[in-house]
Amino acid sequence: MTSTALITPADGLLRAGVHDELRRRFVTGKVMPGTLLSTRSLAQELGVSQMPVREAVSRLAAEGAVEIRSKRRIVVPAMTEGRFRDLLRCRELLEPEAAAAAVKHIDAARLKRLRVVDDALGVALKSGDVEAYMERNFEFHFLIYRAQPRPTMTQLIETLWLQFGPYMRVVYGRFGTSGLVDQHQLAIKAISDGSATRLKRAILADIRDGMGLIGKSGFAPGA
Amino acid sequence: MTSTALITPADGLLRAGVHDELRRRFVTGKVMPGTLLSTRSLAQELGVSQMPVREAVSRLAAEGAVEIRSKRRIVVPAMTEGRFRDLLRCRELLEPEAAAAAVKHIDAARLKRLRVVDDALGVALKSGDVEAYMERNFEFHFLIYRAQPRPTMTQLIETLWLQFGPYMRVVYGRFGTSGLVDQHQLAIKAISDGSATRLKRAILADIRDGMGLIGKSGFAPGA
DNA sequence: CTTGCTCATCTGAGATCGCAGATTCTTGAC
DNA sequence: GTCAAGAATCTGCGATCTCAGATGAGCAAG
Repeated sequence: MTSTALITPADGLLRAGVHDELRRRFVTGKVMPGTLLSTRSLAQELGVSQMPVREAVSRLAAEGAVEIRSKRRIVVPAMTEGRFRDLLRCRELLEPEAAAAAVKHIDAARLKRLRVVDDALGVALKSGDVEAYMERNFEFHFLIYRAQPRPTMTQLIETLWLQFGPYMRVVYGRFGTSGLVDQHQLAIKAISDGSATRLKRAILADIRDGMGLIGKSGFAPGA
Repeated sequence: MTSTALITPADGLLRAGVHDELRRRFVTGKVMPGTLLSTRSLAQELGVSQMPVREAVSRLAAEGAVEIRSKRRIVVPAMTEGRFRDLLRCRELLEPEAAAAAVKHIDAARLKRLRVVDDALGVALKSGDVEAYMERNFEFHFLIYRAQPRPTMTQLIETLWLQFGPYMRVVYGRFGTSGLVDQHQLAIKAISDGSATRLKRAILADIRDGMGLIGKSGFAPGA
């Protein structure tokens, strides 16, 4: 937001920090389909030069989060029904599996964090704070997925969320979050019981539930 | 190989051409784990400046195909047993599904191309030409996966092959291709019959078959 | 008022430059 | 002969510069 924002030079790689920041904006719905991005203004906004932004945006393009149309145009693509189904199918395949694989690696500390996040998520749901809801929801899911020691599947899933985020924001913005049900209680229960099978079911239900109201919202035709 | 090699400026994007070329080298086993890459020498070899190479390599790093260790070191990571299982599980999840979804979109022309590729693959198998085998195998699988109109799942799968390629080359180099069986006939049969179920089984069998001999080869411990 | 064309401007892509850090080779001491 | 310290070199990363091309505003013709 502020022009003097520091990009996290956490590991010394500026471009990684830029990509993290942009990814955060995408999965939490801070950008919406149709948004135009510019490396120059992004660079200025983040307080870095064009170069790290370029590499980060280039990676986002590779991940399908943005589209580079001709020259002069970096745009967050609109969701189509086909792409939506494609992404959804991938989520349904990967996320339950990742969650199941993670169960045995979730210790008490992480489980406690899950409860905390889920509480905050419930608050955001009631107050109708879309961005907070999306942020917590992301946090919740990836607290689970990232518990498994192998990062490959988690990275694939992140790619999917990166593409869903902007569209989800539109949907939530249109319908509000009041219609959403917090499906995470079942997941937490399954984790605390150590039941991979029930966690799979819970995650799958959560995905389908969150996606359920989307079908009716229609899809952006153009742009 | 030649110093005057032209990178395909197919769509005008140099970096895309570089990434395509590097990806080709990875999935066909032209690079092996432990290989050191250098943006400068790559740039010179491909006849472009460092810049497109940097972006392509950066993307490869994001895809897990290379690791950037500290500075001065871009290395093709060694395969570990954990990563292997992680990748394999992803392949088993995604590829049969992608193939099943592709069945109805494979027309006669593509089926014919599949047969041609499979013939060439058989020749490479008999002659023990590892690189040709890997090239044809890649071509065969992605002729199927790319037939489905939705590219997301295919892109995820490409990421996986990108990481497997270098290691597979080591394995084939150690064991030769003589132990391999051409499992693709079943797949072709299933496709020509329009049976998604049997194609799924065939692809899954193909994955597990190709991976079967790998467990015994052990994994590189270091670097 | 509408429509089509031209030009100024903005943007992304590639090339080049400079810096910091790591690797490696050399050299000198023991 | 061995080993370690230092210097030279190589490398990736970030900044800056330039160019081609696309966009959109402005203007003129109908």
